[in-house]
Amino acid sequence: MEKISVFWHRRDLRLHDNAGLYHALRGPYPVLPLFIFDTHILDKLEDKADARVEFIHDHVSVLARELASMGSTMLVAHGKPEEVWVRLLQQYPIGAVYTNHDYEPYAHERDEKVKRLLASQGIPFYTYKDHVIFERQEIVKDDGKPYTVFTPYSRKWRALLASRPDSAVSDPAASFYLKSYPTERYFSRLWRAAPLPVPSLEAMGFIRTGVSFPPMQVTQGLIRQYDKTRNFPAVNGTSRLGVHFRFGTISVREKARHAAKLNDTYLNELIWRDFYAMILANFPHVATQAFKPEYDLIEWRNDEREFQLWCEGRTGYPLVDAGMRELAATGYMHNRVRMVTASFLTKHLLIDWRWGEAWFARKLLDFDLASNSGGWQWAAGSGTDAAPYFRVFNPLAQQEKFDPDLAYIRRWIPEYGTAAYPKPIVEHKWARERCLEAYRRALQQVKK
DNA sequence: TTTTGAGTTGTTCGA
DNA sequence: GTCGAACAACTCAAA
Repeated sequence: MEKISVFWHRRDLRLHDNAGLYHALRGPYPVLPLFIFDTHILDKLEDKADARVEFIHDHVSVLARELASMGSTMLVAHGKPEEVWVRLLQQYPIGAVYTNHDYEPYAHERDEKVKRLLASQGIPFYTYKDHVIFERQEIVKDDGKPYTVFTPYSRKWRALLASRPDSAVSDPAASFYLKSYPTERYFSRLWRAAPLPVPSLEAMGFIRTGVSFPPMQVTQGLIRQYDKTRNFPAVNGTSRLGVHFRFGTISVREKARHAAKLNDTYLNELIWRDFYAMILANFPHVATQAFKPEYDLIEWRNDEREFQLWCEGRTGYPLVDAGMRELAATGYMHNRVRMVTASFLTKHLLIDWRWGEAWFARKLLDFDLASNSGGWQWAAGSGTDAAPYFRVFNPLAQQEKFDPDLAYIRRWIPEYGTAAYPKPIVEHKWARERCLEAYRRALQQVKK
């Protein structure tokens, strides 16, 4: 029987410009694409109506249809990856396995297991960079250690992008590192077979949510204006591509090419994405502990009632509440408001950033472990590149700056301005002082 | 090794 | 209303 290669899709739910798929197609055997609905992950989700699962299911179905239209098929499994692989090895004459790097701690462990299993049968496991522009070992300080401050990291990132190892021309938009992988040239190398069924959401224990997903396409005009409009939550000024980056339905190389041409501030956001992925890969403890350990000495108040009010958008601070309601209703929150709500929870309420991080992880469509823990630790002051701890966002000042005509607030808080809208649960100035004291207490302990 | 400049996105106060 | 300085002190990166 002729051998086949398996290409394992994970955070790269697309056929075009896919590094691992490209290499699989150029390899020695016909290629069978695979996706596994991983019960290690799915069983932990608290809501059976989870838009992320629905998003994945929709896009896996799209891939399966695209492949069927080319006379090929996709294998969609549901189970524990290590067990699925044991079964696949019995069912198919697998000669090689290809996939793209996945940097989260769980993913790393999972891949190590699969790699060992395959190696025990003499099957090579080839993996590629696809999810980021530069991986953790590519941008390091002169002493070889990883950066922990963004700005010097970003300088080196840009320098490497412009370095063109294949020629002397230096044009970031045309960088060697941003070239696409022309998979479509090799689609004839897909394994020819009748389509296999894709398990239904319901069969896996999930139901549809009715949430609508942001489009994959974003206008050039929006990216061009990004630096001017991105801070105003009432304006449609951000790309909303987070969920597509998360699941790889778009190519980060393609978007970085656009950004390099159209808007430097937008490119910077993509560098932040690489930065936090690099931080998580180099310092996996940031998923559960403060990057700077002394910040784990802060005595969080962790008042459950106040946490509940924050989750529900009933703190009495309109910008905070509007953000939390937007999150609950749509699975999305504007970035400016993410910072304000996170600062409010950690600093005004003195609630552990991990509580807020977990809530965002549960609700955000575009949830990404690296960026979420990075962002929360930035807000709490415990992360890389942390702001000075006396930098406490004033939720009213932020509102006046970024939603001056209250358009965003009225959109999400219909009762704003009536007696039905709650009074603030804490007074700003007083809470600010309480926060500064709590932080000072914790940080002074270390010095002694 | 030592030194120097800098550090995403802020707030408050007083002139 | 606008502007600059203070907020505290530390750690990082690079010369």
